[in-house]
Amino acid sequence: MVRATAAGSGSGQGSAPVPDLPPSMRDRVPFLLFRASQISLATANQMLSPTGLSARHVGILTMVTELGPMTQKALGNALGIDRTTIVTLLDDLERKGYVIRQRHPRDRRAFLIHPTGPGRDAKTAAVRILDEQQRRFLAPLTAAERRQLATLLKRLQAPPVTAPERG
Amino acid sequence: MVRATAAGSGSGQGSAPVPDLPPSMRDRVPFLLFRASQISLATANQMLSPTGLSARHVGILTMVTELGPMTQKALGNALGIDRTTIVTLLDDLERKGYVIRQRHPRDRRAFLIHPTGPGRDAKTAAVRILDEQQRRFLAPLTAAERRQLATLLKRLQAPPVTAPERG
DNA sequence: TTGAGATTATCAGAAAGCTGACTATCTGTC
DNA sequence: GACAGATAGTCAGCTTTCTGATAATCTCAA
Repeated sequence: MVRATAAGSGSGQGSAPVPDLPPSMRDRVPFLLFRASQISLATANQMLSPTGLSARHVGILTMVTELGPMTQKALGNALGIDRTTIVTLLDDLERKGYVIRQRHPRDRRAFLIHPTGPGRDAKTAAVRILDEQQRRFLAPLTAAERRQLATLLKRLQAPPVTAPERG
Repeated sequence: MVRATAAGSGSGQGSAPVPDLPPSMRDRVPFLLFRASQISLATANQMLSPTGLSARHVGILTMVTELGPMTQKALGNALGIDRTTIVTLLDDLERKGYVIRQRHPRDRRAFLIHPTGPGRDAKTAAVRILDEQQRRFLAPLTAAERRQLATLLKRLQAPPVTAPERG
């Protein structure tokens, strides 16, 4: 959890001067992405803390309520979460009564994760919080700029053209 | 009834599984940021692994070589790294002979972190790798779009003036 | 049908990161 | 100068996340 200490305003004042970054870092997109994501995730989890859920829990609930029951592996792939971490997160959600593990009818190795009624309610409440978080986080941008940013980020998600697999 | 498992497994050999997300998540900027940062950081650390350094190590080396010696606290603030994690990272760098902890002449609680000759060399080599990583990562975007993305991300780094701290 | 190899979920142990306490030092007030 | 409170760095212990191994099951070729 990152303290969202404001960066930037450096010079003068006896307060805590946050040192500027060297120009070579200030324009490095991977670094800017990391910092933005770090701040955003920290505030999201902080705002979610009254619900007892993390952003990852909400991601899982959103997937299974909006796309229907799916396996743990599918959840992990979609959300970029390690397979063993999925186990822990689902243990949490099952303990709270928000999801149910049910054997996959066609593959008895796997479980299908089903949302429950309370799970859907919790998801709705949590998404409202995340909507507010997103609104605050994107406050410095105009509506057009937000759409622009989303578009650019989506373009980056696309699978790398330089496939490491066979070409 | 929709077969949700169609997302992950479905067709052909298990090549790159790009599972689809529900629309409500596909347009959520904090989530897109998280995924982009996650992918970028993972590839950066992977590409750096032959050097024995992580992206955070390189961040520290870049700071002290380009901005001059600074304290551990300043490094942590600038890079968004916890103070105790800074200790560990500097232990690594010192063990490799890349930096030296030297008492601050005006504040004997603090250390000034100085880069060494080998440290500067290692930084130069690592930055070349990170440049290549950035190039690959941004490949889907045009030059103009990259500048646009960097600008938007920089705007997000400066949080709105709703500072909870007292001035 | 059978057997080899792949896949799904799980667990134990390792690794990474954070919280809180602690020492040494600084700053400001008397 | 002396004392109270704040600050820089460190360490122990906890939490979170990943690595590697395992059991159960599936797939596919012979």
